[in-house]
Amino acid sequence: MAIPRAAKTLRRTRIQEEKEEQILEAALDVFSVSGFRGSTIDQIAEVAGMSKPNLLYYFRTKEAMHRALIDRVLYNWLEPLRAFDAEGNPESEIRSYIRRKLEMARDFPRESRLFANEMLQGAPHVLDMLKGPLKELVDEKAAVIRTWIKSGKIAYCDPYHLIFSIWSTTQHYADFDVQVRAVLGEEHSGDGRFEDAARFLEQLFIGGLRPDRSGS
Amino acid sequence: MAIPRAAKTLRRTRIQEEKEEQILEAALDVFSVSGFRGSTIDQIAEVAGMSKPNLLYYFRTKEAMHRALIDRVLYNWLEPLRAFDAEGNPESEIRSYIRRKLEMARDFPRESRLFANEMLQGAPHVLDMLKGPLKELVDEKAAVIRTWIKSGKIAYCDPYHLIFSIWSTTQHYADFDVQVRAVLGEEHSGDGRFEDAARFLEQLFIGGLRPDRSGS
DNA sequence: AGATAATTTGACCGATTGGTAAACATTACA
DNA sequence: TGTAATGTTTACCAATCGGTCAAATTATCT
Repeated sequence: MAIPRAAKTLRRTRIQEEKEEQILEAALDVFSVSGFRGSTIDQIAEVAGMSKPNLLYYFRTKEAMHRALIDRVLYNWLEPLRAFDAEGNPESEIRSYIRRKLEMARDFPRESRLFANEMLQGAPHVLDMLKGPLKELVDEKAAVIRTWIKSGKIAYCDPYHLIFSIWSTTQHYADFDVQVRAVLGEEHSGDGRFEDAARFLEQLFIGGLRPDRSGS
Repeated sequence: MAIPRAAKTLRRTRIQEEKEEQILEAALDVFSVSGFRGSTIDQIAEVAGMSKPNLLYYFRTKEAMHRALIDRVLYNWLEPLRAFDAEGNPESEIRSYIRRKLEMARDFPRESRLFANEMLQGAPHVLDMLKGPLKELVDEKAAVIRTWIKSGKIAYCDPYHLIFSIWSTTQHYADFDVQVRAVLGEEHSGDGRFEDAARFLEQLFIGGLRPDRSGS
């Protein structure tokens, strides 16, 4: 007789680790494209190469699968912002934050789209995290930016909207990838577009935040 | 006997106009949140306040409803970019383009999310439009921006990524509204945040594109 | 090897899905 | 006002949905 699923977390088998990994990988494929409501367990089972009841042996419900996936993805997703350092000089900090976020958009586009899907639906599964830990982290980094402003290292600006604009411009290359490719055409759709984007965004943000003669 | 639906477009009744309007309004509500796959005809019927077979009297399939909705929304959605004028001076053109796009994010957030959902899913219903009319329009405006660069009115930059960054920063306030509200907190979630965003984005883009001493 | 625990699957369930058929109700127009 | 076209609803369909169950299979450990 199989162990009740509640006890599974006590001792994890090799097979459990592998299969749960395999399932979440497939779930990321599916959820990131169709969102929670639009995805089906059968789709995920097919991508994972296992039967539907087998998925449900490891995750009791579709909700549980989605929650596990979000949990695993979220921590890494905020890593670049956490690395945002008060000690470094503003220009290089902003530059490397843009770089890091662009690298994530390039290397983990499914994670970005999973998150975007969740936002579009009103964040039903992560609203508490947005209002809690995320807000606290952003508040902290906004305070750092404000010290840079007060010491005259960068132009006066709203630090929250600065962070929003770095998020949106970088994630755009993951979430709207299909549009970017269509507009740039086949010839400019290679990985080179990320280097072009990085150059442009660095110029935009460094120039736009230059302390002297900035703003209207 | 009811007229076959193919003939309906020949002469449109008052009731047809009203009901189709009513249905597309409800469809926008539902599709913009859950995407195509995640939305059901029953949901739309409930929002529209009519029975499911009644919806299907006006639109034969869920696909037809979605297509009609996209068609109606797309033209207006590109209006701000179309208004982008080569004659005006760069600073005021960019300024007013940002303004217009932000106003659309504020006044038509569902339209923005409908479009975002479509992009996340790989644009299955609008890919041809992206590669055709949209690309042509963007190519045209990119050429305008390039003349500004060559005449030294704005700094050298990639015009495509400039357009992408205006799209992403402005649409962010519609698509990620729930995140913006959560991070800013209840006190700053009023309509004032759009004015703050406008001020910040104008400063960012005007400063970032200033011709002298720009770039790294 | 044998026993026991862990894993996998086929068959199945009730609910929901997109969509249909036909009866019924309403409107527009002569 | 009559009647034909238009509009609406009830009842229903096959397919798919999330999820269960028991039987069959495989891994683990002594």
